[in-house]
Amino acid sequence: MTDRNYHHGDLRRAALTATVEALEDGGGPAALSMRDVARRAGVSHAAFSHHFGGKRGLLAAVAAEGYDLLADALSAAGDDLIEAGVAYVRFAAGHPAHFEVMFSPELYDRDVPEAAAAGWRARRALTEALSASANETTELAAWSMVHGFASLWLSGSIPHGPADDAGDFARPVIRLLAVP
Amino acid sequence: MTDRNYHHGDLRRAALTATVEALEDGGGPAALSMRDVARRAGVSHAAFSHHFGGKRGLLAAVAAEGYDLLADALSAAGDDLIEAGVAYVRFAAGHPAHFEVMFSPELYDRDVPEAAAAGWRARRALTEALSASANETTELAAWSMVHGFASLWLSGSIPHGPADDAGDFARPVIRLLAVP
DNA sequence: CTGAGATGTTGTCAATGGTAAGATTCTGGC
DNA sequence: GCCAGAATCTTACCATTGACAACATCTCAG
Repeated sequence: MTDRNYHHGDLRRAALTATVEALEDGGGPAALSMRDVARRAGVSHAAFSHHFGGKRGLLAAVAAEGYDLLADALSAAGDDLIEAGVAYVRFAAGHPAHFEVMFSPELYDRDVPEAAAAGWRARRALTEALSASANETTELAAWSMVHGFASLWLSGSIPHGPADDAGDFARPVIRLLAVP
Repeated sequence: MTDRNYHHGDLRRAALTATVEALEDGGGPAALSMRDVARRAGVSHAAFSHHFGGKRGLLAAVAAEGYDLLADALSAAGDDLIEAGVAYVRFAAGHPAHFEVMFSPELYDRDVPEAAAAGWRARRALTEALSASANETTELAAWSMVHGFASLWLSGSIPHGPADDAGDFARPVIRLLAVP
């Protein structure tokens, strides 16, 4: 194991995993403690500063990872408008911590190259998935619809059981989008 | 002035105002400091515990106020689906701090009677505004659409200048909703 | 083998949220 | 008018946090 080494070996990955874990069972970014994350990862409280340059840097890395995951999910969904929307909602429901951090710009510096590049990738994947409807307004409408559903779902505003699939709930809703 | 009194007179109101002010120019709920809010309101940091029972209580009061404001805005917009949506977006853009707190359930206890009641009022106003389209799925679609637009607008994902009116930007988008 | 750089740790500091104990003001009954 | 009790606010203290600096350990090119 890597335990015996002074050097962790893959602290960056361990940090991201621990951060997401802490965010998900700890009550959101407001309650996130770097020292708690460090304990989860089994390192000292100051270890992250070196890799991420502070809390904001750590969250920027989480956001970047989230954008990458979202881009992958959208690409995998193909170019069907409905199913891309379903994939968007599923991503949010499956990665609530990433999703929340991604769209909380006050939590990290958006011009961190890593995060900015990943954000671009995701944005491009979204545009391509909606390429059938060339109209920009339509794209914004579709994005608003799925993003809103995802937000409401995550905030508990849409009643649902723990085993319910957000994507299935969202599909009939997304269908109410008037695509030209 | 009220400065000379030991008792503030209307600390509750002053606290809410100061909290919203701090949230809006301070960088979101994660960075909110009760001591900073107390300084803005000109009282000691422990004064709030008495009225709100801690940070969560303070944020619950902000959420309750937000729900009330939203309910008023929706009621004033009448029962036109489009204009109600525009009002929803305008509320979010005009009260970003309230909006963010309202839909961040991890920040406060939702069963605080004050907040729960106000939430109910807002929810009812929303349903009534959409009463023309009795369908529940349609209501959810409309809500998702405007909520998503508002979230994206606030997070800076929709490019806009500081003077741009979110409602006007949203109207053509909301029109793409297929109402029966 | 060696020293320079990368990786982690320990120690310290100011700031924060919570709580307890005390000070001040308000209120209602006489 | 007056005073006891309640409401309101302050001061004092504590554990925890994020940032930073100084130090320890490891890695690797030459």
